[in-house]
Amino acid sequence: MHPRLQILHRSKQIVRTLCSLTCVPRNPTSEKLNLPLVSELLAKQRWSELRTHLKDSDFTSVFHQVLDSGADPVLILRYLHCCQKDFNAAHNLELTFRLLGSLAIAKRYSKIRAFLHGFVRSNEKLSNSAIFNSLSLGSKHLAANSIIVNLLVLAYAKNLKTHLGVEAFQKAGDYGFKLVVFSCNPLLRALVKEGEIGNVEFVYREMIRRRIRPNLYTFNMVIRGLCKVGKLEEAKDVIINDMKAWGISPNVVSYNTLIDGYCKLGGLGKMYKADAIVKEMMANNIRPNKCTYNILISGFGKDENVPAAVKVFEAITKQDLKPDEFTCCSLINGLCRIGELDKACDLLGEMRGLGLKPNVITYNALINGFCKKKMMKRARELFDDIGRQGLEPSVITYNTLIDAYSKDGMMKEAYEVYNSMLERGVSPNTSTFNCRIAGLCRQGNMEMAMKLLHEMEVDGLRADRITYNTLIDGLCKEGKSRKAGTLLDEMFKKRLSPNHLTYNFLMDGYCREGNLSAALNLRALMEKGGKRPNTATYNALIKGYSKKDKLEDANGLLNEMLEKGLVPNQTTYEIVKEEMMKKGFVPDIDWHLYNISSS
DNA sequence: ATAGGGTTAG
Repeated sequence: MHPRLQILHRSKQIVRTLCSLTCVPRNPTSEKLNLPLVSELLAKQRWSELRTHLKDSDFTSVFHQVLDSGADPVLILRYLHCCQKDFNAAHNLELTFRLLGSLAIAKRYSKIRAFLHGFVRSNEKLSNSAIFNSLSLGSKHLAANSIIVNLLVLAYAKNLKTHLGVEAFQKAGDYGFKLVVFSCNPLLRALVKEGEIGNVEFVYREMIRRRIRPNLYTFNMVIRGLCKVGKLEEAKDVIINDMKAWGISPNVVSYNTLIDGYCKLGGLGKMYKADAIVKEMMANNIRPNKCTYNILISGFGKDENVPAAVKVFEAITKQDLKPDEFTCCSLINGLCRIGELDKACDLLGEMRGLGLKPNVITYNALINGFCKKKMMKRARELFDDIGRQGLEPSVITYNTLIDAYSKDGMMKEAYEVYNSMLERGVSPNTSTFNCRIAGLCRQGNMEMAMKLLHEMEVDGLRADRITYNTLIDGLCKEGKSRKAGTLLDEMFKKRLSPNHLTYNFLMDGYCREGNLSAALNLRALMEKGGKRPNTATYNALIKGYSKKDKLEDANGLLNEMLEKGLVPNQTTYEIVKEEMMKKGFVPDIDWHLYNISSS
């Protein structure tokens, strides 16, 4: 038969079948399809005919029967995509996962992957319980189901649905599905990116418990996660103990990550510690690369140790490596921090000679330098240069300017910059609002500052700890510590964990207003929250007690603070002098003991 | 099919 005739013949057949179907008394569950025909139409991918053919049938019943028929799952999937409006994966979960199971058995993994990607993206409300339930009901094929679960975790990770990803990871263990490193690593990556380091540690521990073999990438991501929250000793332990135990050698990335951790959160003498890691890495026969040097330059720059940064810069050239955009940017930033703005500008000019093109980040560092010196005209000129260089200002460029204007009390200018970023289609972020809020707090305009807290949430931005700290401090400085206290409650409700600054701002507010009982309650609360009172906490309390003429109590606090090994700062001495000595009270302190323990 | 470096806000 001629192909054309064949088609015609088949079309007639379809019409006939269609009639017979519609003539049958309607009973969806017992509805029988002309399965051979459906299969053939599927196989020939004649979608529109198939759709016409099945139009009046109960969709779920068709889906069911087609699956049972053993038709090619790829074709079924394609058909489902054709009739998207009838096919709602969420409503036919069990069948959907049976189909995915068939795809897994047929090794059509990329099809499952693509499907699940869209699935987790579009089904906002879908629960993992429902998914795992359907999965285990639909098929008992453990290997196939494991593959699906791996790809589900991967889909969550890729879509940054970290909460659901961790939950699926957990359920996979409960149901006995085997996960592999190829889906765990992307999950770790997403968790590190989102700053959910508690979950990074959880997933890592679980991987080891479930004998999912971590690879070099796994370790490097865990190191990064730990460094991000300042758990530097733990990060180091991963290199020294865990990796060795698994027979995996750390590479230059492992060490660079750790070095960067020390540069950013290493505390006092951090650059010495960073330097020690470099030596350790070299002792293990791993040569530092350009990235290592860039990390160090950035670290020294932030430490305002430009001579050391320059030394590293020179080391790069000596090793026949070329400085790159990162190198120059970090050095420019360092120069800006110590106020060497002309030298920073010179280096910007020299970049072109090195064949390097400055980018927005480089400009941001420079603009920030001028802003911090309140040289707003020069900052504006650089801002205009960005456009002339064919670059676009970033949200950080705008934030830097908004912050500088607000701090200078130039609220009108700050607002104009804010408007211009909106006009240029750059979306404000949480920091943008934090800068604006800080400016208003500084002006004592707490009403407007609180309004912005609301406004940012209307804009879909989440207030973070900095937002709340700024507002709490602002309210306390205006004598509104009770209101500030309600913001602390709000933080807990939003699962934002307060830090030392949060407690200390509020503590200072209560003490200023003479509300010592509130201050003491807060101290108890902060200790309950795992935050030990620090020097600033004691400063607030000592000042509070002194102001109420409870000088003996203040003296007791002073001694308590020293006994705990806390180091008094300039503020402490001023409080002692202004609030205690001026009233004729001489603190009774074992200074000698203190001097020994602090030296 | 995955890891490291540059800029802002309390």
